[in-house]
Parts: sequence; C-alpha cells; structure tokens
Amino acid sequence: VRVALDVPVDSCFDYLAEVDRGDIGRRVLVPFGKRKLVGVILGLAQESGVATDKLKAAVRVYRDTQPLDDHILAVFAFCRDYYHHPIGEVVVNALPPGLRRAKAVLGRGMEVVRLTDAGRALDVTTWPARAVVKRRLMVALQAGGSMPRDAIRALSRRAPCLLRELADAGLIRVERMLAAVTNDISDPPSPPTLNSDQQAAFDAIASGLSRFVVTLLYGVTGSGKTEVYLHLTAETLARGRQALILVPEINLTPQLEATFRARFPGIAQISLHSKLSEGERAQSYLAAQSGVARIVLGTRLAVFTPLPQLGLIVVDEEQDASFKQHEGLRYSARDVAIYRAKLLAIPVVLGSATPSLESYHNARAGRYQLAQIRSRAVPDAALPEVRIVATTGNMPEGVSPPVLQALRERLERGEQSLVFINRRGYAPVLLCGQCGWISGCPRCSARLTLHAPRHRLRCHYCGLETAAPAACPECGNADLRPVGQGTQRIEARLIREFPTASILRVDRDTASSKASLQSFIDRVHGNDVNILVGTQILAKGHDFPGLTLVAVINADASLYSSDFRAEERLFAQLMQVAGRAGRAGLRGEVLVQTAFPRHPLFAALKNHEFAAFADAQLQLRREHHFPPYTYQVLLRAESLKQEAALEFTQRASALAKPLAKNVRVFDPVPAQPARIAARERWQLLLQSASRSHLQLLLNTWRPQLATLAARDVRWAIDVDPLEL
DNA sequence: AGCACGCCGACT
DNA sequence: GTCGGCGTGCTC
Repeated sequence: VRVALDVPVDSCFDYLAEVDRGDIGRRVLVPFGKRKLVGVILGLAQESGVATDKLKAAVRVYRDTQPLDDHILAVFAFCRDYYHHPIGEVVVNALPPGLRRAKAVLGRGMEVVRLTDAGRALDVTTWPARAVVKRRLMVALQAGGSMPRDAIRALSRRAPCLLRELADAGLIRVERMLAAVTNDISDPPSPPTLNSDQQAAFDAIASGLSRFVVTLLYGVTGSGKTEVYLHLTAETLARGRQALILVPEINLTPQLEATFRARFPGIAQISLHSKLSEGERAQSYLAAQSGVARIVLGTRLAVFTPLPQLGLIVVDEEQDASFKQHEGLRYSARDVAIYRAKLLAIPVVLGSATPSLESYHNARAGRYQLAQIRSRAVPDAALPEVRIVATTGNMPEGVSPPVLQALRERLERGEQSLVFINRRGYAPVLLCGQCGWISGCPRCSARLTLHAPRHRLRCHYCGLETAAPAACPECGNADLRPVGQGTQRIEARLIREFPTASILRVDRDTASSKASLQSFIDRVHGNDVNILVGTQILAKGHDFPGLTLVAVINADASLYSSDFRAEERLFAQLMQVAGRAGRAGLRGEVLVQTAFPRHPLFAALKNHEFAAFADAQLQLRREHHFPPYTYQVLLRAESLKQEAALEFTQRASALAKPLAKNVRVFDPVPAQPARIAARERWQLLLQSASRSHLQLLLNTWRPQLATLAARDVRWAIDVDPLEL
C-alpha cells in the first residue's frame, strides 16, 4: 500500500498489507521509525521503489469507517499540486483530529466494537462503556430494528453514522428509525416567498443544478441572500443530494444552524469547526461521510469533508479573509470549494454584499454567473444614510461632537447604537511626551498595547504581557501618555459622557468564548443595551433589530497602507458594519469619522456604490499589475538568526530568476512586522499574468528550495497570498 | 516533523 | 569515562 503520512515529505511511504481496491482511502496504522503513525492508503502497488527488505508491514487497516472516496482524494491531489504542499500533510490534516490518532476518539467513551448477527460481523462505533446502549443495540439487531424511542433519538443525535452503518449492513431499517424521530417534530414551516430578485437568483442557479456553474450572488446586507441559500438547499435535498454551506467564522454558525434547523426539521444537519470537541467533530465528520447528514455547515476546514452525495456548495461572505488558511497548507476554502464543484459538476454559490475583486472580476469577465439582489428583503428597510465626519482638534478621546450628538439622540429615542473601532485594548501605544520613548515589544517589531483594567501592556502578536511602567524607562518622566484609541478607551469615554446609559463592550477580550458572545447578543436583543462598543467581532452576521446608528471611530489606519488590498478590505468592512444599522421600519444612520473626508472610498460608501468602488479599484489594479490581473506566490522565511532568513530568500531569489519565464521575481523584503517572537521574517514575491507559468516555475523551484538546507530557517510557500 | 546518531566540550 | 549541547540525515 502507498500511504500518505503526516510528515513534510512529498512522497508516499510503501508498506505491506493484505488489502484490496476497496481499501484505497482507508486509514492505516503503520510503523514509522520509532513511532506508529496513522496514514491514509492512496494506492496499491505490486512492487515498490523501496528495497523489499526495508518494507514494513502495516499494523492494521481501519475498516470501521468508510474509505475516503476518489473525489475527495482528487481534491487532496489538487491541493498538493496547486499549493505545493506535502501530500501527507494535506491528507492527514483534512481528517478530524480524533481520526488522526491510533486510538480513534469518536466521542466520550466511544470505540469500535464488533457486533455479530446470524453469522454476519460488523464493526461499529458505539459506547461500549454504556452497557445499556449496547444491550439496546443488540436487542435492536435481533428484533429487526425496533428500539426504544429515546434510544433512537439519542443515537440519531449523537451517532447518526452508527445508524447508517447498521442500515448499510442490512441489520436495521434506518428510514423507520429516523421516521420515529421526525414524527415528533412539527411539519416544516412553509418557506417565505422570494421577492423578484431573489427568485431570479434562485432560478438562475437552480436551473443548473447538475452543471458546474459559479454564481456570484451579490446583494447588500439584509437583502435576503440566506433565503436564497435555503431555497437552493431545499431543492438540493429534494434531489437526494447533500448541501455544504461555508461561513467565515465560528461565531456565525449558531445563528445559521438555528435558521437551517428551523427550516428543515428532521433533516440530519451537522456543523464543523475547530471549536468542537474532538468527539463531536469526529462524529459529525463521519455522519457527513456516511451520507446520514444532509446539510453540513462549517468554517473553512469543512471544505475537506467527504460528502458522497454533494450537490451544492455555498460560500457565504466569500470575500472574507478567514477562508484563507495562514499556516501549514495555505489553502483558500473558497477556491477549493470551486474546484470541488468543478470536479463534481455541481453549482457553487459565492455570496457577498462586497465581493472580492477577484470574484467580481470573474463575474464581469463572464467566467462566473452574476445574480444580483438589489433591494433589502424587508420592504421599508431602506439603506442607511451615511455621513462622513471630518475629524478635528476638538475630540476628547477621539470621539467627535457629531458622534456624541447622534448617540444622545438615540438614547433619547430609546434606540440602540453601535460604536465600531477595530482595535481592542485601551490605546495602541504608550508614549513618553518628554523623550519620545514608546512601548515596544522586546520580541517583536511591534508596539505594546495598553490594556486598562490592570494597567498592563500586551503584545498582540506574541502575547507578551507586562505591567505598564509608572514612569518612562528611558528618562524617568512620570507623565506617560496613551496614544490612539481602543475599545476600552472609547467605552470609558462614553461611560463618562452618558453615565446612565447601559454600555456593552464586545471584543475578543470580553467575548472570548462562543457562549459569552451569544449571551452578549441575547442581551442586545433583549433591548438591555443602549450602546454597543466593539470590534469587527460585531460586524458580521448578527441582526440587531433595534439598532439605528453605527459610528465608526477610526477608519483611517488602512487608508494609505502599503498593502494593495487594504482599501478593498476597509470598504467591505465599512459596508458590513453599516449594514447593521436600520432594519424593519427604522431608517439607519452611519457616521464615519475620518481625517480624509474627501477620499473617494467614502463617496462610494455614501452612495452604497460597490460597483463604482470596485471598478475604480480594478482600474488601479490593472495599471499596477496587481491581482486579479496577475497571480502571486509568496515565499515566507523566518529565523531566530538575523541573517539566515534574508540569506535564504536571497538564494531562493537567485534560484528563481533563471527559471522565470513570464514571471517577475521581486527582491526579498522584510515581512510586516519584520520580527515576531524573536523571529526575523523575510519574504520574496513572485508575480505573473500567467497562472500556469507561475506553477511551472514552482514545480522546479520548490524542490530546489528544499535542498537549500537552511536548517535554522523555517519557510513556506503561499500561493495566492492575501496579505503581503 | 520527530527521532537517533555522532561529534565535541565539560564535568564526576 | 560519561553526560548533554545541537548539526545532520532518515523515516517505506
């Protein structure tokens, strides 16, 4: 067997095992040096390039779960070739952690047991520790599928794959058991009718359910894209297919989960994201792989879920950077989703109010189908009015008089406000007004952020935390000034201004867990809160019906950034946060404080003109040969040694230059920030108008880099990098 | 990656 | 004569 193992080596490893073709895609336990590793069988062979006496025998082949199918294996091969990443790391990291270890963790106390019935043997995953469940299972098998109702319900919720395994073996009839569960649930609600734009979008996508079509579903926040997803999912389910819905963040799954569960009661639905317990994640994964789960919601990692009857993929908020992984296999879940859809000849829907310029460009060029929802779904919910507020000297703690005035009006009317500032902490830096000392991180080339509660300095890159000094460490001056604004400072300012108002701060420091964010959101819905102060954690997905004002404190940081995507991101973020204002009959207002009120980005924002903004940006991108008009690959290198990372990128550049056909090889530059946790970071950009030429170069270049053998340098290739 | 080996200097 | 620092090379 040719086995993919989680080691940074490009090839597979050969082992002896008694297998047949049906075992391709199965997990195996193999001896590897001194260790035993779980790998995946990618192929069978009669002979090996490795000497026969060096071949070892596999310890065991896991036949308790279904093998990975050809389709998902092809997706892995794509990731290996396109992202130039070792196959073993691709394959094994696509497995849920519970299935990566020798002793599979399938749930609390779960393990594989062998059941026998009339001469047939079947390995199933169950709770052997729970004698009751096991006994009920045996009873069920003997009685031809009749089980106590509560046991069925417990099984269908906690181990749907077990039901399917039993059914596949012909030991029970799963339909009957599921029916017993679904009978308890009221009839599905009749879905709301789509408005004409939604209907047109639905028709355009639903007419090609057995073709590969990428549809860019473009509609402002609140225009009802989710309703289109729901209708498409219903259509997909009706055809006996599974639907995969990808969202950018874990925070967004509970809300979407509830929406889908309410619309499709009795339909097995699972969620996949990194915050699930190991057992839950393995269970959900297996439920999807076995075909029991019909709807799969998840973050980027869910794009690798094996789905035997996949019929639809939705990528919601497709422009969101969270779809790109920034370590290990640096994949874009959106792009992998598109590749999967292409392989399967199924539709993929990219939803966004502010599409990425890549997707927008593809839609304009006719490569993607464009479906647009022009109006908000609720008829009288007009788009919010956007006002640009020029910042002046008269702004204590960075909040301008017009913003205070607008907040006061909302308080008087009993409406809610959101003050958006994308910086946590009290102030981004502490400064000595006498000698110019600033609070810098000793391990990073970054500033330490002041956090108010215990007067601490924290590095947001390496996590270092120290007590803030009482006086300047350089000159002894006791008058240290916090410079700039963070959520804590704005919160403090607003408490002073509006002492009787209920003010709630929501950022990563206050809403660290999923549960606490949800409790905050519940409080907002309960109208318990007058003013929300928060970072982008609040900008996404959540509907706050009583919210009529959004104030953006500082939008300038990324306006004149060196990153060519900074403006695109800022615009998307402002549109997104603006979309929180005004729903259901209450016109919303958005105030944006800026030192550059004449910047064209704000004119586009004011008029809600994504297309105008995008067209102007695309024009600039074309002139400067930036994506989407070119493709990029970034070589990143870091080392504890000052010179080593630079030298590696220099030698890599020298190797690339003779290989470069239609590819531009830039000079190495320091990454931003240049040092994190004492590691010096350098990077080298390759760029080409031709994706295939770039790939061609990588095919020969990357193996050369591997032999450049700089032991003290950690390096990685990032194909289609999002941040430079 | 993770592990062993081997080379070297520093100590009982 | 042994312990342990890390540079090098292999894992089927």
